[in-house]
Amino acid sequence: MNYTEAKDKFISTWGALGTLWGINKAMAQIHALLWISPEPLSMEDIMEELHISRGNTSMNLRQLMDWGIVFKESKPGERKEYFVSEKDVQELARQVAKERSRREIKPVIKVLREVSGIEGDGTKKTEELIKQTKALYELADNADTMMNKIVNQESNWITKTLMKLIK
Amino acid sequence: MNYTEAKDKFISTWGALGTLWGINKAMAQIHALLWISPEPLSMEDIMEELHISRGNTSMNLRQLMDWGIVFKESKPGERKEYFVSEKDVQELARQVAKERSRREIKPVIKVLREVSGIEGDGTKKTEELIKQTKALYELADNADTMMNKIVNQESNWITKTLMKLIK
DNA sequence: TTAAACTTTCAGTAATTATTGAAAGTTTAA
DNA sequence: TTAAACTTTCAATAATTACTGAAAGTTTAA
Repeated sequence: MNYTEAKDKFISTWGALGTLWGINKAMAQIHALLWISPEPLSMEDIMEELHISRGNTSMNLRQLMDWGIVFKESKPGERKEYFVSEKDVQELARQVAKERSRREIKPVIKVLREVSGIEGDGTKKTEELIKQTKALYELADNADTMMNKIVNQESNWITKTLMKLIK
Repeated sequence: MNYTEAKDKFISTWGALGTLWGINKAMAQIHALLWISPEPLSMEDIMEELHISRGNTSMNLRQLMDWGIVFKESKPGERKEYFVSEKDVQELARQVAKERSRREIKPVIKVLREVSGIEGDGTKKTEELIKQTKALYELADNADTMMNKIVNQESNWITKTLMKLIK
């Protein structure tokens, strides 16, 4: 496998993984491209490499920036804007964990707390609803707390922790 | 909030979360419904409660069974089949982790190993590709190993581990 | 066996989500 | 200011994904 084959394989695999996890293909592929690029890339560069339109590129770059894993960069004397990805894998993991927690997990935890907190009325179905949503609430809340730990620790905490667990 | 409101809120929230994580709404909602149901439900019951078609119900029940989190149950003397969900939250988490690892993470790890294993040719871009995909490979491989740990431990391992980490 | 009771499959259709491309908007050099 | 160089927005459209419903398939009781 030569450079081009490896690059294409990585980009398309990353895109497919994204899709599986609810992230759109273009967004994941732009990230993949920037992740392995030693130089900042312009919108033109990205459009050309991935064969996607200007609008699509622009919208997905914005999303990646909203996620905090891609940044704008300007080269002195040039009008064009360039983009670079976060290059540290730990920081990438932290940022993704943090954003998914904030956008998706926290709101669900809130609902689970509300639902599991309703008053029992003595019926079996209400008891079951309370019991089962409470169990889910506790699981989600624990997982989320762990994520926040990860987010707020020094950068190689993940690896250290994983190592501890694996041993 | 009364029983019906709480139930509906839980089911629709669970469906929305599923969608966000690449799981279709009907599948997530059927799971939610079974999760809080004290009794096994028939296909009719599910169709009626969620207002979905027979075909849709059948296909998504199959998927839930493939994931190992919903089971068929027959009542003696009845022709109809009933369905129950795994009720233990630890077992649910284990099963979901196991399946996502097998279906999605493992294949990606394989590609990352292949891509990061290509031979360097002295160019900067090849060096960067190797370096960055190797970092991702290590992260994914660690995370997956942890998942497998979870899958193969006694049922309350997750909670214990999380507790250790949180303290 | 037969046929009733049930489940699965799948072609067609609907709903959702992603993408395009051109117009509108913004920035900057002169 | 102006206009060139660039980016963003968004209505239209394409692509993907989910859903329906009826036909085909399966199981079981008699």
